[in-house]
Amino acid sequence: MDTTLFDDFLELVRELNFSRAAENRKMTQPAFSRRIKQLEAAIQTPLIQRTTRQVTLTAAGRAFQPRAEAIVRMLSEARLEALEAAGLAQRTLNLAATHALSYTFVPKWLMQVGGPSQIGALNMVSDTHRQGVRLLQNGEVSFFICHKKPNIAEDLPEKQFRFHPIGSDRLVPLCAPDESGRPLWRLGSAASQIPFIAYSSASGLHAILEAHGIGDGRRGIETKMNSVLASTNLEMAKEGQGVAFLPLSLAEQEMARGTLVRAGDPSLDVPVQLVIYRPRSRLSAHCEAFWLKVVSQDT
Amino acid sequence: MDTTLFDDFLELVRELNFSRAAENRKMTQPAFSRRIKQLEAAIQTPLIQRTTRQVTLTAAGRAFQPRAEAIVRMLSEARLEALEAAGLAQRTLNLAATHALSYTFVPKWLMQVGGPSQIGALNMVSDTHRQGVRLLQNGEVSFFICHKKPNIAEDLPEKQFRFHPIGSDRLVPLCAPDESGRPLWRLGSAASQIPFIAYSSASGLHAILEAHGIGDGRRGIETKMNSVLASTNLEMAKEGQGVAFLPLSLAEQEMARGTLVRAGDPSLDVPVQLVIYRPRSRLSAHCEAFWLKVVSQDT
DNA sequence: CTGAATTCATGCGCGTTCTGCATGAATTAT
DNA sequence: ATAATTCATGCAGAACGCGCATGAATTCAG
Repeated sequence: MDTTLFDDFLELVRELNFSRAAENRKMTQPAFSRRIKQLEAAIQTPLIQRTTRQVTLTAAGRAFQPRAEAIVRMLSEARLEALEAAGLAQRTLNLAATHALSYTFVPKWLMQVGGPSQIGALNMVSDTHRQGVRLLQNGEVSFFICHKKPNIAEDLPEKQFRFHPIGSDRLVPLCAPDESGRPLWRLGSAASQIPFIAYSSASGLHAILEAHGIGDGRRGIETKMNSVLASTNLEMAKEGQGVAFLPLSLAEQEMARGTLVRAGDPSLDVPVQLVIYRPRSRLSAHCEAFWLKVVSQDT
Repeated sequence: MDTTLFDDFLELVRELNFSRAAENRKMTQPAFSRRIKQLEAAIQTPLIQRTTRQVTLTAAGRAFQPRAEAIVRMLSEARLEALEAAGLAQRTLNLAATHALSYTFVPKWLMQVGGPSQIGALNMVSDTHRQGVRLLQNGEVSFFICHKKPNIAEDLPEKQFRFHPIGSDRLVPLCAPDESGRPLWRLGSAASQIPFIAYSSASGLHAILEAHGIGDGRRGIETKMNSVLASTNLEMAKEGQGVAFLPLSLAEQEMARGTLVRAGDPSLDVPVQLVIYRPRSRLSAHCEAFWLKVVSQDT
């Protein structure tokens, strides 16, 4: 049985669509279809319910999914472990961070934890929240730094991953000022439609704002555009396109400069945690050393 | 990458010999050799030190081994989990026991734990200690029942497996009686060579006796034959071939009948625990229910 | 010191398996 | 009713892996 069958399966679980999954796995759809069949043959039970228009997991598939994720991660870790032992020890720390944090917060924070000299080579990948989750699950990175709203449903199963708070942030409604320095719009004012600059759904901030009741459907608010990149939204807001909820960490310079001003009073702010995730399973010595530094840090 | 490459690797680790490992894996040696190379290519570092006459693990190989074991077990568990969820739930309890225990002790004990009606179908495989360890490691069985001498080095890593005591036994030196009912030989008597019926090295009892100082090299004792099967040794002893250390659980009927008698006083007995091993990782609901019964049992 | 034996690696031919392309079947949307 | 989407199947070419035969290196015996 080919180990990449697990990757195929997990991709299919994400997409619930053979054609798209096949494309993501860089295969033709027939080949992909047969590979899923092959996996099912190996497991000796169907994992997928195929009804032409609706692809769903069977009970067996649902049971199998978390195991498959664990196996994929374990495969990756086993390889890294061996490489490290071989001395080819890429002393590289692989970590993912969401776009919003990788620009400003993460670099600063890494210096606090201990300069790069102590960390060794750093391989940081900046991507969406969704991708970061995936990278961590696949074992392609050892850590993932992102925003987290307390008590929101987790994307990462508690049983396999743990997190540690490393800071806090606020999502602040901001927009460009008019000539007199006052906000172009003001949330809560019963005025006309307010153009809203949102996050697209792959973004973690999207989920957080949704959970906070600040989503598309809100009255008096019209989503004007959305982007995965908080910094793109920041630029749009600066140009007077509308109101955006932006992380304070990202926007505080602009606020100080006066190029962005509050479009609502602080009671509307959304407090969020900044956290770092890791797998519960044992990582390489190098990564564990880093984690020790992280948790001994007082934030 | 083929998952059976892990099985190949682990077999090679056990044998440290390509030819024998290839045979065990039912392949020709060249094919096996290439498969190990393929694995090393996938991991991207050599795992094996080949010096024609001496096969050893590299540092990477040593680091890789426990991971490989975990992966193999997890693969097996993932499949069983899916099957159970599919309702094909072979409500079968897969357990291994050493030959010595599977005849007499295990059946009795299972009835104590709760009759087969409560356990469901039972699939017990009786084999050597070494094989039992392997079956458990590979996830082919969920439990393994064997003898255990307290404080002896474990074959099963504490980190991945736990055990629970389920009884105790003694290894008693026994032989056939002469016409007057007295033992043909007597350990400790400074008489001539005593023929000894030993266990071959695949047996767990072999290791226990070795650890107790009752091995080949002992003065006044000449190993006459050895077998993996305690019951074979029992038969040999009954036929007057020599002295054997036999589990009380196996031999007590013969002792009561007088067909076997002590060849040494009780101070020579070797006390052993009877234990059941299980993986620390979560098993199927069915197996966990069984485990609960096991640990709640007072022995 | 020499020849036999053991053990792992390599070359070659063959069969199996997998992929991509083209196409079919089933369902949904317009 | 027709078009579009989506998964399954038939077929041909390519790639991969196995067994067999053989080679190279080391060990052991006399």
